[in-house]
Amino acid sequence: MPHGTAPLETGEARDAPRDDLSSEVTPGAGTVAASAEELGRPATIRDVAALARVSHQTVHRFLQGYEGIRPTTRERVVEALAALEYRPNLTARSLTTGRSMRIGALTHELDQFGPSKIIQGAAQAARDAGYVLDILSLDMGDPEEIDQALQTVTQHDLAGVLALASTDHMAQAFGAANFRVPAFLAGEEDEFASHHPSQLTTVGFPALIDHLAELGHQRLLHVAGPTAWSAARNRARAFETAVAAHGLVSVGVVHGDWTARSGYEAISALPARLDFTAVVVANDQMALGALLALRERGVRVPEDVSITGVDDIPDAAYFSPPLTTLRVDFVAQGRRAVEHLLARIAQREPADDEALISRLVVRRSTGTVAP
Amino acid sequence: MPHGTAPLETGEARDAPRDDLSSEVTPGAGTVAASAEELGRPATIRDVAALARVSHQTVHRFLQGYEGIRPTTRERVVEALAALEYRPNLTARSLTTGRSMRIGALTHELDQFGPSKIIQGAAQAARDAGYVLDILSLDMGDPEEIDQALQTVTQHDLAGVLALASTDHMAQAFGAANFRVPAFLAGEEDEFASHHPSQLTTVGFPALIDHLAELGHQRLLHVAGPTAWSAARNRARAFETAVAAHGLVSVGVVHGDWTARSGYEAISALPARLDFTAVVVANDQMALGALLALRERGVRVPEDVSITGVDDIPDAAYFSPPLTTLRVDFVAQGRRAVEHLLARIAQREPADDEALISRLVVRRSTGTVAP
DNA sequence: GCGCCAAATGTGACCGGTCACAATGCTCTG
DNA sequence: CAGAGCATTGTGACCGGTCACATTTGGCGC
Repeated sequence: MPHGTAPLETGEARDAPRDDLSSEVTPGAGTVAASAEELGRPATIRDVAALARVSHQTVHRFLQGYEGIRPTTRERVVEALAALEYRPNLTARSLTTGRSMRIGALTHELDQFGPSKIIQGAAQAARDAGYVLDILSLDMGDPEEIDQALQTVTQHDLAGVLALASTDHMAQAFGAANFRVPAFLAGEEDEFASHHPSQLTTVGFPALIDHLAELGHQRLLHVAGPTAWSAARNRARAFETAVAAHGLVSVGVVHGDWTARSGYEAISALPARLDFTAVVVANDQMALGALLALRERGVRVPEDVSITGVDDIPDAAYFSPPLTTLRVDFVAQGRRAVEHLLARIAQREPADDEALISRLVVRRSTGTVAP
Repeated sequence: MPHGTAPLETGEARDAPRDDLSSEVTPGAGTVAASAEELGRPATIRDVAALARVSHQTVHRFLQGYEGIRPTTRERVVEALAALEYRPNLTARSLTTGRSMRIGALTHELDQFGPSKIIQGAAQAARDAGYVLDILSLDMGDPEEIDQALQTVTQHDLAGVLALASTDHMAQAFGAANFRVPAFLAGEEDEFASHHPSQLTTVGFPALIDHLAELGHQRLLHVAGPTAWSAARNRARAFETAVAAHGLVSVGVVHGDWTARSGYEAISALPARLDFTAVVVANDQMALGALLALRERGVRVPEDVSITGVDDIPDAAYFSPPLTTLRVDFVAQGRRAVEHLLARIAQREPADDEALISRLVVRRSTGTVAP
């Protein structure tokens, strides 16, 4: 208790000298705590008010950044706040305002690279804005669980709700729910429905197909993600479009479920005679499986067949061979989702989206077509 | 408004017939809402009480599962709850009890497989217990950010705090913080300090080294994780111990940072002449990098050198060649952490830990030593 | 020195559960 | 049938901010 208490004690002596005697009769009672330890519990604005000899409302005003407080008063409040180590109680604040500093995040497949990166970006952006992310990890497929999770959400009065990683299941459950608070569906949206093609579609895939065309490839296979994911549909469409634009040939589209296993199986299931020279896989993990399947078939990459991924997961640079792929900025996606949600919460227009760059990363899994 | 309102209206007529006239004079005032729509806002326990013609306390008791409520009373409450679609307001509850149904989770490196899986398990266990996980993703290394995050945590009065993924930085920040609520440090603890060896140490590594010994390997290299991670230290120690127990030789320990890149660089940096026949890598991603580095040196796996990982990430089965590794159940780790924390919150002993199985998964990256 | 007005500050209720305590009602004994 | 005694239900305050409104204070012109 250094300088902080000094002005108080002199102040007390000045303002209320008549009470000094009676306060000596009942030493503790009526005494205001002058330090956090003395209080033994978190300080409230009333504790602070008592110490600063102002009303709780004045303390409140100070905390709200209200300017019209006399400098002398302000000083006492500042000192009291510091002396009592005041921390606002967000729960109490939420109760009256009906809003909290928490954002609910519905997610699933958290172990997937994309979703976990999106969460990372979202958590970061939320924290920067003073919010916390409440994670609700769902097992899509169990409708009861979804229902239960949505109930939980409504009880926790959140500032807003975010759905990360967008499958149709999620979109559907999300659309059906009435959150009573702002909500935002993140991840790659369905470009077909929204007419908002991403850079991945407008820049990434064209660059990728361009790259393959320059290497002499003409017949391409696409290994797509599960159709329930809008991201998978976007990528498949982007592939088809880019191929058509270059006058190349798509020999077909086979579907996986994003896992390396499914990529492996997709390639293994192909007939013995391959009628393509390059495989465009919708994500890096499936590409990994495809690499192994090709190797086991005795197909050399890139000498016989070139292969490409999407995402550019950190491991992709160390596949055998290192994978040519399209980089996707998932962290930015998560961040952007939170920004949109915050804008909706504040009822303002969202800041202009930073363009989600999608860059072609050329490595050794692509090469010229054997003559 | 089907059968739900009927008993009420007859009841009103019976109990308070004298009020009927006056209530016709002021139609709306004093009328109790009989349905959620009529209310226009979330129903409170007092709304329910009014509709059920009981005190708010009786409703409260019912919600708490109190048995001593007369069946007739109980029935009215049940109906009122349903008619008004009552949802408890957890914020208000938190304010009085000082506890919430939310668990703070401090984490970092969310993009790593282990941490993200642990989060997944924790989120799942939390939800099953009716809790929500508040994620605070930290960038260790920025002490100010850690400090700020801890402040955030204390303002959000949480039921407990969990630290997931344990580096020394995290453990230190965690230990220094005064959360005023139960806290639990999850992930692999420092076995050296705690004397609680995990199955990974007692079963996993011995089995792994056993496997290599049977294949004829005698000289082993260890690629460890960053020393700031207790998991890395545990694994390195487990390696040394198991090697010594088998009378094999450890030719050295090199350190990476869990990434494939670091595994690649660790192997690339070795002198031209390799004096080992097997590499035990502390996680699968570094093993991936090591695989590529060996291939580029012209070393065949497993013919010339065997290689093993730890974690058994889904991709490991599709490396070239598929990786022999130790499976680690991260989801269970996260779940267990939450269970321990919940036990601490409830001030009871934690349920017996389900043993975290650690199983050797033999694939094609290990083979007999060339004669 | 007075009065007026805006600036500065204070008062009390409220958000929606929860708690401690009070007040009924009912059953059963003598 | 009184009254003890438990079972059932009700009352009012409280948690810690926030809000609407009331009150006091200071500065200024006359």
